[in-house]
Amino acid sequence: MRADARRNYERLLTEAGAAFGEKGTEASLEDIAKAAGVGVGTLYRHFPTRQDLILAVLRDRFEAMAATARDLTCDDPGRALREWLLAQLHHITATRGLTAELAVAVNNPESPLHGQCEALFSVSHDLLGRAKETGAVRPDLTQADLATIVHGIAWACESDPVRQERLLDLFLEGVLV
Amino acid sequence: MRADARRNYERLLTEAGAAFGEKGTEASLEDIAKAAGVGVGTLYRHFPTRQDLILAVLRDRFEAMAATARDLTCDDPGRALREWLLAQLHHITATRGLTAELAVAVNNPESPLHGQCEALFSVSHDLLGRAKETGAVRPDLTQADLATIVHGIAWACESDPVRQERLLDLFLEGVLV
DNA sequence: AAATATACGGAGGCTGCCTCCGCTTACGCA
DNA sequence: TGCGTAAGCGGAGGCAGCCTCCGTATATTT
Repeated sequence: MRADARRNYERLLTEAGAAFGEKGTEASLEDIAKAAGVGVGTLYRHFPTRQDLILAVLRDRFEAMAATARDLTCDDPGRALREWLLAQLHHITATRGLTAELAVAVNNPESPLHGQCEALFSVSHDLLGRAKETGAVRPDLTQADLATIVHGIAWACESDPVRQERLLDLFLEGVLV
Repeated sequence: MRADARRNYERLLTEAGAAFGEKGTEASLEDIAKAAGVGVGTLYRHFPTRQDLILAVLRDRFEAMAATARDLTCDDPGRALREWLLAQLHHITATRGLTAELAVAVNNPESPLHGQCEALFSVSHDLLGRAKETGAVRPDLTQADLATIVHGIAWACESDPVRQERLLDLFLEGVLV
């Protein structure tokens, strides 16, 4: 890849991330191109469809999430699981405007991003397995349950991390007495 | 209102409901007008903005929801609450494509639809109050918690009622052992 | 320095949004 | 029954964003 091409690619990715965060996935691609200082043609060559651009932005974010997962150093499996779910909530919120796309990727094996999810799934799987072994969580709980509820909560109070945490805890502890 | 105007209004509402259900809130308004057998001008006169049309469709759905609420006849307050939440899930799912709008209405007091929500809130409030009195649910639970989590779940598995029910039950019973 | 492969960018065709205004029609009144 | 008019109708047209296409510019190679 030529140097100028790489430079434009990076700038487009940065601007797209900002634009999607501000205006959601419907942000004008022409504006993104303009912000990156290139013509629309260049944008479309690098990212033939809006979807491609969204996916490229998300790919970046997955890295960060996976890094967080590796850094989890909590001994108590129950707590570790909670920490991990909370970290996911923060990441999803930081990816504002792309929550819906993320949820699709997580729930739909057809998604081109599903592969990226696998890495995160295996983290969840491990944490969940350990938590089950120690009897910290109910044995019928699945990793898919967790992924879905986390996205649901992130989406339902996108801009309010305090409520997110509260709902997560309600989910973990239960509502019925 | 003239008879023809009323007729067109109704048809537009019907077609809009169908279109939004199929294609989401981004459905083409020109197509909706065509489907209703009127020109776009007529559509825009009745519903000056897309938002107005969406809100009008939702208003209809709220009726149905309120009716369901009135029909709840379960003695055990804990069960009654669960039934009500489940009924809400079904209604929200039936309003496919408008879930996001609904969530906004519920969470944002500024929304023109917020008034419609009040009726439902009072039902929730009553059921929740009774459940708390009998000690069926934790006392710090709020009606807003319920509204938000129900929308989150409905959104996160929009097309899978079975998973919705499962997640609701996980939420009610809790995950930690 | 020349050759060439690669990338750039914006004009242009298309679709959908929304407005505006001349045409049509339902309805009340004689 | 027939007429006048307020109310309603509908689509042409201007605008914005999407995406394609291809002539021009430039990085890289020899």
